[in-house]
Formats: sequence, C-alpha cells, structure tokens
Amino acid sequence: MADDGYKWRKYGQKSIKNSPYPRSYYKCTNPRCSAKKQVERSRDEEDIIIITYEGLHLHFAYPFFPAIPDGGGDNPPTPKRPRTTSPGTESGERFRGDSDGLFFMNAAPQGLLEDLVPFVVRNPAPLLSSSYAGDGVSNNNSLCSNSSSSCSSHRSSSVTSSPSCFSWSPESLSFL
DNA sequence: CGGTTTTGACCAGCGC
DNA sequence: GCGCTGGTCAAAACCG
Repeated sequence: MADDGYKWRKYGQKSIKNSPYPRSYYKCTNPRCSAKKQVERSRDEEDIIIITYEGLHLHFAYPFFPAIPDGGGDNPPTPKRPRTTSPGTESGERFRGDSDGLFFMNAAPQGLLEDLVPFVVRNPAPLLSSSYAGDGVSNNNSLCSNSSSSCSSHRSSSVTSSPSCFSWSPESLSFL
C-alpha cells in the first residue's frame, strides 16, 4: 500500500456496497493530528486504489523518500501480510483546495504533503490519476491523463466531506 | 513489550 | 419507526 510520509494506524475496515472490495480506515498516529484517510479499491479497475483524505496534518511528515531504493523500486509484495504502511511503496496524494485544504493553501509551505508529493503525482504517468472530490470548488485539478484508460478517479457521488482522493495503480510505479 | 492490524460490535445518518 | 449503510470503537492477535 501507499505510504505518504505520514504514519497511519488502521482502525477499521468495512465492506462497501457497490464495491466488491472493503474500505479501510486509517488515522494519523500523531495524537494531535486528526487526519484520516480511507483506502478502497476501485470497483472498475482493481489495480486502482482510491485514497480519500479527510482532515489535515498538524505536523510534519515523516521522511520517506530515502526509503525508495535507487535503481530498483520494485517492492515485492510480502506474501504474508502486506502492511498498508510499508515504506518504499509510495505513490502520492494531493489535497484539494477547499475549506479543508485551505489550511495548507494559506499556511505557507510547511513541508507537508504538497512538498512530499512524489514525482508520479506532480508528473502524472498515464496510469496515475488524481482528482478532487466534493464541494464543486472550481478547481478541476484533475491530474488525470486523458490518454489513460485507468483513469477512474470518481468520487463525485454526494461525498461532500471527503477532502481529497486519488487513484493509484501499482503499475504507475514501474517507471521508478 | 509496545505498537499495529484484524474483526466483530456498536452507533449515527438517511431513505422508505 | 425500521432497516440499511457507512464510520468508529475496542479487544484480541500479530509482529518486530
């Protein structure tokens, strides 16, 4: 699973209607941080993982870039119990610029997510898509590449409180 | 031994 | 009011 530079603790998992895959719920391990995220697999593209962030981090991210091996990048999935926060297999995410995201938008660069968003997000590969959810803030900031078939970030379904989400495909890391 | 994951139960919101 | 669904809690198991 994706590690975004923060430490998350899983606190729940639920089967979601209309989705064959369960949704996992994570909280930031920092007690002063109320950030949460939901991780679910796309119903259409099982390789796509949709991560929905809620809340904001009130602390700096943990360093994780050095964990990416130079040259390899392939992180063979552990046959036992793949940890969702296993380091090195990171993709990235974005905050949307709405009421929640405003905290970061206004709060100067703090070396948080925006500064830690991996290359794949800033320069999205065809297989990686990212989009903002909720309150139709006029930023169509979808990084979705129009030439991709795996572009399946869809979260407009009446979700008004989910700050951000993006889809992630393991294949998108192949070029690392 | 401490932190994390798993998993069933509980609770709240919503639609009928 | 009832049932369904999604989100959270908490105890036990697991792992380094």
